[in-house]
Amino acid sequence: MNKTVYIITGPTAVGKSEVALKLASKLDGEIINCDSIQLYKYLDIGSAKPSEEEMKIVPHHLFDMVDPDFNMTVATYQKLAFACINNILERGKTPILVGGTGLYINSVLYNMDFAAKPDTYERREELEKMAEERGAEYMHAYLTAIDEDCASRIHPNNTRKIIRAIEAFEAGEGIKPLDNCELNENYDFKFYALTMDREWLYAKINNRVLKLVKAGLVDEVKSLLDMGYTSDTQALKGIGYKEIIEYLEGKTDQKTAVLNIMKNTRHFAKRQLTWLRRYDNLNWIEIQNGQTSDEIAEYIYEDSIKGEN
RNA sequence: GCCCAGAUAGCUCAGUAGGUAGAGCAGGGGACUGAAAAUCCCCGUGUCCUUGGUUCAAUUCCGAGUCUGGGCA
Repeated sequence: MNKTVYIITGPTAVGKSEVALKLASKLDGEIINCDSIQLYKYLDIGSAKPSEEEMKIVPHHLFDMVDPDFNMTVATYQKLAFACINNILERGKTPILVGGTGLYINSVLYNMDFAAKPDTYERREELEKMAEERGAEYMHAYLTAIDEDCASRIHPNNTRKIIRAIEAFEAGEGIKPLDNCELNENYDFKFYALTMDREWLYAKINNRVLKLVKAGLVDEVKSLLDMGYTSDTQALKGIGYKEIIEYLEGKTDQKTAVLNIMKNTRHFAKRQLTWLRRYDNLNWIEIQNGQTSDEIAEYIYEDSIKGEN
């Protein structure tokens, strides 16, 4: 059986979805979402989800999977993604994983083991309370006492990660370094990342934020709040949502909220690029000014089949 | 036209009792095994507006000029 799996990634707003759609048409492929926010229902505009029309062109999977208050994890994503990939391959089609959530991509590309039992949120709350009362240094010292090796890899200020490490230690094995993972050899990956000149990318980001606002982002957030979701809801901590909530709560004006979305999106794109630089098996595609998504898809198609008969 | 206050990093500003300067933001780089659109770390040379003067030494003090605010006419 053919085991080819395409992965199309890159920073937010670079144009992944469009290219993937074109590529899917050429390959008789099906698109699998690899974006942590697009997994959620009702978060359509702010997450820049493909439109209903686009989803009709080729099959789209793992969009609108869970309610906004669902506690999504990489482990859950990994399970969903493997099931989806296998199903597509069994039907003789080509899976195309599309998205910018680096850790999620990693969970498919590499053998990440999530077999250990998940921690409980009660314990997490306890640890968070402990961190608040005793401070970051104490938490790091505590982790050092129980799992020195792991503690040495986490910055003392990164309380969130320290708490996770304590949870993981208590659940069994503790957390292992990412770079220990072996490539997942169940599939033949064609791994591509789109990128472009930083200035253009940032201009594109700013532009897209404006478009999202015009498309009704504020109303989307309002309706989510009307449904009973709050700023504590995990999905609503995503970029574009948290800033609009601040505005709706009167903490900022709309203009500031929009500028904050732009800024946070730029920061995010930068972090995505940093993450992706870790992969030496990644094919970077530097998009040139004026290049169309068709051309890029064509390039990926040609590049990926060359050397094969 | 007159009076007052500014002019220092991409932006907003601090500072130097005269010995060529530093914060926040923006920007750049990095880390990452169950929240990842999360969380965390590191990175600051710039005609200190121009030009005279005083001085061993001026971004700093004094004078003049230019520009920008505010006030008075």
